[in-house]
Amino acid sequence: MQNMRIGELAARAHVSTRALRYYEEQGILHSERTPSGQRVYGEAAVERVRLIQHLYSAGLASRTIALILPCVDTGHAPPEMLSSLHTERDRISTVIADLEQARRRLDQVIELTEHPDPEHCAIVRDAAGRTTAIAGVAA
Amino acid sequence: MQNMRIGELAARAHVSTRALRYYEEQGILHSERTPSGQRVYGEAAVERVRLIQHLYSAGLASRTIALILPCVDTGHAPPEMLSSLHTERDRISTVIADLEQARRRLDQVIELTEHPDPEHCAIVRDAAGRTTAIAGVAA
DNA sequence: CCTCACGTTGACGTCAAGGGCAAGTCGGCG
DNA sequence: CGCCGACTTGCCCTTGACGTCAACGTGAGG
Repeated sequence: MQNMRIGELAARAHVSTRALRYYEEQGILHSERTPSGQRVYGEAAVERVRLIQHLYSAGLASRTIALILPCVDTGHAPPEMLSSLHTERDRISTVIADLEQARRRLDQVIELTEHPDPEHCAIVRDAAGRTTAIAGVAA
Repeated sequence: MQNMRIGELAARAHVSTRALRYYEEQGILHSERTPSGQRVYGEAAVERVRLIQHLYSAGLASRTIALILPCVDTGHAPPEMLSSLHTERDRISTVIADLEQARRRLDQVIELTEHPDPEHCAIVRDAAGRTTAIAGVAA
């Protein structure tokens, strides 16, 4: 139970076995092998795969993930990598901001559809283009 | 100056002309045409393209965008679309949460690399897997 | 009139993240 | 022993969001 093969890991991490082999091919997920060549994973691999998925959904490419994963493992990075870490961090922050703006747009549509309010309506629609001063309304 | 052709719009919205034609092909960006067939856009198109980019970076497919954009325009949605709006909204929220978690991971690595602190270190690494109670540390 | 940058459509290329199939191997069970 | 499901590698296929190239039209300046 402590060690599992690829099928079980796939089931527990909710990904396909194909994806797991792909991750290994990209160098971001490692496995032990039985003498006959079958992949064997420990418990930690489940959490590992979840982290990989988070980074993927953060828009990081597998090459980038391959770069930073060792740093996450060891808990520190070679100093020359710091700038690229900062770059990725900033990119993620930008994406988050964009997402939050998009979500506010959706919220406005949902709000207006669920509670059609002619008076309120003009105000919100007029403000839709701008970023600031909406948070309070949308929240 | 009030009307622009595709090149100017592309420059002002920081996308390629190819992307703009692609958006039109997907039915998410419309244009007037001159008698000779050239695309003509008004000022609003710049903001429009930015919104499209936000929705793309939110992971929405162009078909989905094509569905919800009219709602954003009119300010309301046909009721039968509400559930899919909520679905997309929730998906965006999930992506944001994943992104924030990924950013916290990066922050930890950056923090540890810039200020190697053996005592602090074990605490942070131990907390890396969990979502809650980290925000205060990361912020 | 000529030029030349900008525009048009259409078709094909690319790249990432897998999906799917083929052909063979492994391993546990009756 | 034979069986069968899970596993292996290798290979090509798919999807989405464009890039790129070809072949041609447009329109303002000199």
